[in-house]
Amino acid sequence: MSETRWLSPDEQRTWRAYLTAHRLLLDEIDAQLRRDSGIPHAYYEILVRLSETPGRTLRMSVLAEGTRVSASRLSHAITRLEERGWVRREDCPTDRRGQLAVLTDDGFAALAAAAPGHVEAVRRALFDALDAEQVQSLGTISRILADHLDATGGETGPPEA
Amino acid sequence: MSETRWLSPDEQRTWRAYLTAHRLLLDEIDAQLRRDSGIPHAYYEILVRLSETPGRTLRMSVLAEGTRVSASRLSHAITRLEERGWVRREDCPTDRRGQLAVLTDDGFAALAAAAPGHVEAVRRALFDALDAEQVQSLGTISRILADHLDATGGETGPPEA
DNA sequence: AGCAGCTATTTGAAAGCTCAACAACAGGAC
DNA sequence: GTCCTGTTGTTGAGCTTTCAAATAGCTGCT
Repeated sequence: MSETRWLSPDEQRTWRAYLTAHRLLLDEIDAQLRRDSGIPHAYYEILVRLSETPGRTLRMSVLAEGTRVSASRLSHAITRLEERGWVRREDCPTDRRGQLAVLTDDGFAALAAAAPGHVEAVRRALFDALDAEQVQSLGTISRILADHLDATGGETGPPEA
Repeated sequence: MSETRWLSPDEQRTWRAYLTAHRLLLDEIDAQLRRDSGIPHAYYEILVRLSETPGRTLRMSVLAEGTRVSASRLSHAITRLEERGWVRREDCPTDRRGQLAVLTDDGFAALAAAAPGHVEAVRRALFDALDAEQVQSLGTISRILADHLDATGGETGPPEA
């Protein structure tokens, strides 16, 4: 066990500001979607992915990876979306273990109805507050972090020797 | 109802990268805390706030505002933390509606035990991936967003006329 | 004093998420 | 074929979050 690399006061301020900003931002987005369309943001993202795929169909595993959601969480989510008639499950023709999630017409319509309000909320909450350079920075930093975390995610670090 | 201000392709990429990065980051932090210390990150933040307050005591409403958490959620959380013996409730002496949340010695010890692993996780997941300038940018942007969302949070925008 | 209208906090139910365990299948070695 | 190992997806239990409703106490007005 090595010495803890504590955060400097500056790093700590940054980390806390980050947590605060993100909580406020995502709470706002999620609340708007639930309030106006009855969809949690996590479900909205699933619907979006499906809607953008040719055939509006994706395998569970692909959908899970794309949305960065655990298999379990996705399975539960798809079950709820099926109950609303927005998604339907089909057997995968090439792999009998597989399941396909298919966006229904009702699901597509629900998404289309929710989109304008959601986009407006994102714009107001995020983009309206930042200038072009800051938006650029945020994009760069987000991409670096996403790559970094995709690569190192769940790893324990190099062995001691 | 005015025209939807859709996101440009660039804005959309930024928004999605941001969502991905944020999800990966917080999932990593939350999973580490649960795994190694049995505490969800939300509870960790509550304990930290209390530990930094003189007397290790805060009123529910103040604690809720500081952690940007709803009153209901905080109340449930404090109930769980009480069950573990990490926090205790006391009556507020100046306002009979009020309740104080007090961090116990056990709670402080649990926090002290969890901190090194948590800080290390934050450093590895976030700060190790960014250079000094990017950290600086992230801090600035986060502060702007937090202020913006604190100010505009929940507002509907200017009236039509 | 009495009352109306806030503010502070809690509660219960419904919904989501996480984790661990499980069932079913694929792919390759033998 | 048979066995072993890894993959895919689901399930149930327990815990957390959300939302709406309820309780209780404060504050200013008459």
